[in-house]
Amino acid sequence: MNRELLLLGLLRQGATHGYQLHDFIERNLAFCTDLKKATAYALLDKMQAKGWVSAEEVREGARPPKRVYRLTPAGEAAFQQLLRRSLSATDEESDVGLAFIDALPADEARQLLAQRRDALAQQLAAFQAAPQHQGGYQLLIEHQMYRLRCEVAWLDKVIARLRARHSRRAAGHKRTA
Amino acid sequence: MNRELLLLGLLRQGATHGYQLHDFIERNLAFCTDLKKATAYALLDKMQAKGWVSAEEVREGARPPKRVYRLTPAGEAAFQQLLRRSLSATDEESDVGLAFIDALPADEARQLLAQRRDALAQQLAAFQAAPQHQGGYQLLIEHQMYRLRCEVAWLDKVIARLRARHSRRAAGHKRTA
DNA sequence: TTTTCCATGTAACTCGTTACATGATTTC
DNA sequence: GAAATCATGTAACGAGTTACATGGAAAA
Repeated sequence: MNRELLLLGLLRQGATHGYQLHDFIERNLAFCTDLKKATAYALLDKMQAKGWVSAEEVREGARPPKRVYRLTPAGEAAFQQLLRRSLSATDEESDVGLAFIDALPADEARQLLAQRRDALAQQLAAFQAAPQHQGGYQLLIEHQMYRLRCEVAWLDKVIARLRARHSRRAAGHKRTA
Repeated sequence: MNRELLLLGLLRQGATHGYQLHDFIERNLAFCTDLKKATAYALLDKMQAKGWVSAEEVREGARPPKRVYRLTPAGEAAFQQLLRRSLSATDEESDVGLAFIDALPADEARQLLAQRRDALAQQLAAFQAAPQHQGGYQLLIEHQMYRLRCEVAWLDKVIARLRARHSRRAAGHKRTA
């Protein structure tokens, strides 16, 4: 799902072909995901079958022809939905959504991240309510709790930043009104 | 690999059957892994084929018989190897190893975690050296860097704790000597 | 008596990777 | 002339999940 979000998000910034998409991901996003060539091509095929992207055969000179994909309106709709889901989800893998957060109004982005934040805070509370274990198990749990605390703190920072941006914009509107 | 480590680690604390293993994992370790029944049974089969565990058919009363697995010496060796690899690895999934950290001498555990720590610190340094991106991409990168910093800090705490335990033990030895 | 628990397993499927094949073009 | 880059694709495989089948026992 997040791989699809990623491809849609990249295609949203301009039509390209599979090779370039894979190349970009490998060069710039290797730290958060890895998408092999075969997978990328297969995924683009699948997305075309779903009507999310349209393909156009382009040949330059005598080179092997490229299949240039571009987002369809249905693809944009799918992107929006996947993005919202990604931003509010708590699983590690759905971090890619952050790369496209600017595609949403700051206010909505803030709400979605707040959902994520609250879900994580709830997980943390569940741990705190549960009885202690011993030895290594306890260490594992402490690690998880530590991570949850960090994540909540980070989200709070980002949410505050989005709120500030929102109110700055509101102030700007007031001034220009 | 980590699933195997997990099963080996649990079997190390006493022979049991697949159902119980799956049940324990689902009840107590759902926050860090999920291992479906079918997967657990298949994995135990595979591990038996590798000679890591031996199986014994046990029937109590008229109940369906259980296949009770117990660790073999080869299984213990595999456990040790997987554990060391897990503790020094940086990928998210290899957190299970922490649950079995007590199986190693505190001194060695400390070294392995220090390896992990250094690898993460290096990843962080690579980010800091790289040029800034803009918008959402930068947010994604900042998130990753934040996580890396948290993780390094946590490992430093745990490492310090292990060092303290080690020197306490050394002091104890001196006193008793 | 119907549901839940104990206990194991199989078959079909999805997702993704690996390894390979193809072939032209640019770079060393 | 060899190697890397551009560009796409297929076939085989592996790991894991889903959904199902099978039964007896205990609990509601």
